[in-house]
Amino acid sequence: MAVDALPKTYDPREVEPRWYAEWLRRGYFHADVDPSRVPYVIMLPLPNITGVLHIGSVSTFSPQDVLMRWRRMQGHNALWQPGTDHAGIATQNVVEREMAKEGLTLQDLGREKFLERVWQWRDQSGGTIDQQLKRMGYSCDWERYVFTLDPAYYDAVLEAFIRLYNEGLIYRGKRMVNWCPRDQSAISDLEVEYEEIDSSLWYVRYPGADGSSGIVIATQRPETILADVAVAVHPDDDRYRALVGTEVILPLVNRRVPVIADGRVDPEFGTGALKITPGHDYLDNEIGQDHNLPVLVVLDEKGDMTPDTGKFAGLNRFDARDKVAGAIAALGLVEKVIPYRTSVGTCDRCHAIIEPYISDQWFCDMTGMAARAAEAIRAGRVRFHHERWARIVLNFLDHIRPWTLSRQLWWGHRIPVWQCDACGERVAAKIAPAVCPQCGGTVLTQDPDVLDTWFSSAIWPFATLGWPQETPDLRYFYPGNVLATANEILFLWVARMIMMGLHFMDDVPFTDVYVTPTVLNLEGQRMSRSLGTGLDPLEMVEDRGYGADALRFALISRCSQNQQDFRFAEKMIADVRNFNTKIWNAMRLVLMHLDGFDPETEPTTTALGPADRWIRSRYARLVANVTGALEAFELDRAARMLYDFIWGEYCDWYLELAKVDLQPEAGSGKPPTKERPVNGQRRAAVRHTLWYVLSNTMKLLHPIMPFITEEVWHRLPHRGDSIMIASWPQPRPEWVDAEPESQMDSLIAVIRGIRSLRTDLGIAPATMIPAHIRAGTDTLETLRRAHQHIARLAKVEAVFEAQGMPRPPSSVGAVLPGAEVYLLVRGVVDAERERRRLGRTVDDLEADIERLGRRLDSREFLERAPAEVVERERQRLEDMKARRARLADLIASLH
RNA sequence: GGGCGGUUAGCUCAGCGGUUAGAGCGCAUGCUUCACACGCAUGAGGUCGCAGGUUCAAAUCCUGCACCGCCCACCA
Repeated sequence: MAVDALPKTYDPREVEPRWYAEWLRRGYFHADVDPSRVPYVIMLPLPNITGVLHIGSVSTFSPQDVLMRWRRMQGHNALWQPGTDHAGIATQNVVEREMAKEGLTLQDLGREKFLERVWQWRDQSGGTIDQQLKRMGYSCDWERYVFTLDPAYYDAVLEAFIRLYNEGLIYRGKRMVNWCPRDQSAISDLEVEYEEIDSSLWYVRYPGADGSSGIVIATQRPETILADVAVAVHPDDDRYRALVGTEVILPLVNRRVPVIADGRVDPEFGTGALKITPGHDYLDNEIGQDHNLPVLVVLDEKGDMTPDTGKFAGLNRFDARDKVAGAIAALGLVEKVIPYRTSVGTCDRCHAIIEPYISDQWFCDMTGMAARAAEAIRAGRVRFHHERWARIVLNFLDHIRPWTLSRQLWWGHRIPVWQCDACGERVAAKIAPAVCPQCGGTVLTQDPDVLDTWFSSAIWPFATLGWPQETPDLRYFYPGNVLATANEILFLWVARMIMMGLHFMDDVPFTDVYVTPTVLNLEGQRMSRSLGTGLDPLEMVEDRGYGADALRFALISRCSQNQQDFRFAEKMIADVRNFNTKIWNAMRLVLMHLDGFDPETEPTTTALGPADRWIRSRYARLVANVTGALEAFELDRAARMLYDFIWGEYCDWYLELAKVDLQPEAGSGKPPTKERPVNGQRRAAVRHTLWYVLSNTMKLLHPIMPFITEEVWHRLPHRGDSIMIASWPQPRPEWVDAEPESQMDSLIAVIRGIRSLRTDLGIAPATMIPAHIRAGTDTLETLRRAHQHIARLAKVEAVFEAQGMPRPPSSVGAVLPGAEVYLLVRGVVDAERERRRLGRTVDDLEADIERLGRRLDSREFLERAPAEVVERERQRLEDMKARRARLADLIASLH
């Protein structure tokens, strides 16, 4: 397509899906075992099948794709393992809700029919997130896609369970667990989210059994008074010392319970007297056990009052709270009720308030595995980025508690334990044992529960590679390299993968954990679909037309490791869209000058001008800096450096200067033609530089913005098939050159100085005016050679002169650091106005000279500061004084 | 109660011991300049949360405080 025919704006909606399909078709995402190459492995944090892409996923997945694409270009055998999680509770809830619309319950369908229905649901609606991941450009190896209920994966989960069971680490027990009355299942400690709510604190009097006034307790949960078995006070609490050992009477039930002493009671809280309800509270349960108290239960698995609670039977816990409190108040035993703000545990899936509930569950003892994982982290075998997260994970591991593994659900990996109907013996096995090994009984029943979804996720890094089989994949790709995630699943998932990896594979599953900050909206709220505070990524990418590249870049440029969250808004994506348009138009300009260009021809070094040498030097630094930033997991820095280089250096300056170099005659304003060529070698050098820097900058940018870089790269002359598999730019230390950099600094300063003067004087931007430019010998020579560039960029026709002469007649000037510029104005110079303008510069200068002078007068500074710092400051002071003197001359010449 | 992070221009963020504290957006002014108005040019805008300390030198290091946010913990 002719360059002129290319549109002025870039359309990501056309480009992005086209390239993704092409990459897929060419199999670029697939990784096979290849001992000749070094593997690089990232496990995609597996989305739920119920999931849809949200901004949080984009902000954690995008950095992973950056790392994958970068390492792939560096020649690593890069594997990004994708898949989805069956998401036990979440999925079962979705399908149950759907069934409820048809008036169906779990019991109506039965286990088998229900599971069929979930699979049906998965086939229809599961998987939408996969399409969304593809739309974002993620280079996952889709050929290796794993679902946690795939037969092979299912088998691995059972294998892990059975091994831990046989090692004695998994056990069954009746104890208090976090119970979700809505889901009617146990959940683990980590699945409880604490929320602040407004509640009340009831002060209730328990009369003494001997007719005395008894004791007043404070409680948030009057309904559990029916299950109280004691009142506890602190042993050193003088107020109650006499009551310990006596009995008090529970209101309503009129049961006599003892007053006991226990050090765990806080005398400062409430009345200092704690009612003990071992059936419905963790601390009470502990205290009850230690004092051999009975356990009474008044709430059932649905959170309703049990049948033996008389007139309260069947009430839900919240209604019961009011009714019980009311009934006690009617007896005159409620001393007072005060408003009370408290935190309650809620279910992270359905947000129902959790009940401490006693039931039979399966647990896993994590102490040994946690100690081993902690040791690995302390030894630096797993590094966290930012390292502060290591301490947080270590704190979790150092205080690890048993993991409640069983869930009273149907959707998930069913616990592979069989119990003999005859003798009660339990056997762990993948398939039903024919006979009981204990008594020979032939009727064995499988445990009805399924495993915590996170149990299956914990073995993801090796179960996806064929474990427990010793597959070539497993040998080659394990351990992996990086795990990138939001901080919210560090314990739920990351820590557990480290523990399981060490346990089953005898090695950590990855060496680096990259923790991405949380995305907030501008009000500082967590972005959430349910709260309506979110930003829908697909809407941004497709409907608003910003494209996946823009969203990726916008998020990556803000994922600094310094902070644990950052605020984000649509405008920030639009800004990157503008950057894309800038890149696109830079490409259009370059292409206009690349007719018949052969990228194989190396330019003659001597033909390179200062601008070419400058941009090559800047580019060489960029390669080193971007590569270094990626190595240090400073992706945000890499993004910002690329933005600044492309827009601020390559486009703003190099392209403008190159236009001049590619013109046949200064100021002719026409592109070069065959009839009017520029110097052949110069032209070749400039064209090569234009092409080389743009082409390779696209490579550096490709990991962050894969689509536009591929599109641009393809339109430029090149040899390769795709930028995706092009090699990462080679470092060019020999191009780093301070000389052209300093020359360009002078040139830019002069051009800016002239432009600023022009604006001050209100000279129309297009008007060409005469000017005098003065500088020291070297700088003057540089500027003189750039006279055509200055003419075009500053719109002046300049004469170049040595410094020191008086102000040219009828001119207005400025003294810049290192150069002076004078514009010749028609008519009379407004001396007063000029004095004021120059005076402002002098004032600023005076202040600096004053401050610097004081510093250089200080003996301590001269004696203690490093010599080069002192020397540099001296030089600065001299330069400023010289500049002040020139300004004074200039002002003096005005009259 | 313990821990972590933040507080720099109107907004979002860089800078984390040494020139005059930067960027993008927003704002003002001027430009339909032959890559780009999703643009170009010029400019205004900051006592770097507060109080101490260390240092020749502090936005940057230390201590304390104040807000904002997150995590952990069995205070009824």
